[in-house]
Amino acid sequence: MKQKDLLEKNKITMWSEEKVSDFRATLLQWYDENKRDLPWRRTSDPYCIWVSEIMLQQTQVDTVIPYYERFIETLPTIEALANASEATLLKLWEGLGYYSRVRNMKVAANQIMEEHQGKFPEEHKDVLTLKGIGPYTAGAVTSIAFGQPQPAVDGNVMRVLSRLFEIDLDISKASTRKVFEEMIRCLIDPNRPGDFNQALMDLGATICTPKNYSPEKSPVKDFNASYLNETWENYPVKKKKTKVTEQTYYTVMVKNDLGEYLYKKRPNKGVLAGMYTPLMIDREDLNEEGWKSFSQDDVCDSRVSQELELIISKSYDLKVKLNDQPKGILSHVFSHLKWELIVFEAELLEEDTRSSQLKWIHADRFDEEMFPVPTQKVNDLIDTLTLF
DNA sequence: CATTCGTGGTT
DNA sequence: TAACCAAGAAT
Repeated sequence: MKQKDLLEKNKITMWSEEKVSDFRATLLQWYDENKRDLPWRRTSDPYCIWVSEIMLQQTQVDTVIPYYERFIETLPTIEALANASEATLLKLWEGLGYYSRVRNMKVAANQIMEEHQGKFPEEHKDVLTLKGIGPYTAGAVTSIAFGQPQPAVDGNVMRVLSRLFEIDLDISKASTRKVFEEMIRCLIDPNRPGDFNQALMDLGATICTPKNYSPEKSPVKDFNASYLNETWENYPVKKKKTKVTEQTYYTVMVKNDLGEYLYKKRPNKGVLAGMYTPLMIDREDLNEEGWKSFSQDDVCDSRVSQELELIISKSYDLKVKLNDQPKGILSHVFSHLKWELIVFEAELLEEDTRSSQLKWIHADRFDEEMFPVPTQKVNDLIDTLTLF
């Protein structure tokens, strides 16, 4: 009823029962013969399925595998996760990105300990209340681990269905997901819901791809309206993203006479929340007239390093001596912004009252610390140049 | 609903 | 190279 309304409203005609049944059989047979052998497909433990689904959010399978193996080995149970320190969790997640994912998992693990006696909840509505679990992940875990006929609509599924049914809705809009969920409720195989959802995702990841798509190679090409009508190049409909904003920072690696480097903890909200970077001074914060319009060739101007020393003195109560020349310029691209880091090395002359946000770390201990990739890049730059 | 959250890979 | 993409959720 509500189901039909949503599909009707968007002028989507669902297949006949017979065709749906035929589709399920064709798709699942292809899946049985071609599915990838992935670590999280060798278990039915909802905890493991959960971990894998969180890691796989906006992240490629090949990237996830080693992280998944190490995470499950280190923290084999929900209880272990609930009792783990944030430092342990962040080190396990280092390099994966979207670090709120692992912080949210710890919150959710505590929810499960307190509200479900440490056992992963089976009710879909209960799963949805867990921190970090949204419509996709709730559907994925309940269908894969518990065999419930719940839709798990991700980017793959939307792309596949867009092409199969010639859907003109913009898949970048949040409201569109609900339409695809109603379609999946009609299509999903009630006997093998987890496999059905994963089959659609595998199809999207390996054959029904965003680029280099050859619809004639699809096991379900006979069901594909956009293939049969030769309109497949039009799908999916997806609005283009606005381009990233660029920010330039003077990045200062301060070294003390013990050979330690200085790092500053970032605010607990925003980009790289609560993580450590070298001192970073926004280029826009340098006052001198005209400097903002300097080209990158001019960053070596000695007036720059002098003003940086002044800013560091005022902001952190540190007296430092900068090199006149930067060690190098690094670039790091995030999903919605881009950092240009002009990296200077500095020597500590005097440290008065130390801010609690500052931390000295020796290069010999870098592998024990959790650093976001931009910090790793700076470390590598300094490390490399120190060898000579 | 639009934006904000990393990072690595491809084209 | 710049743009796009990858098993999304929180705000």
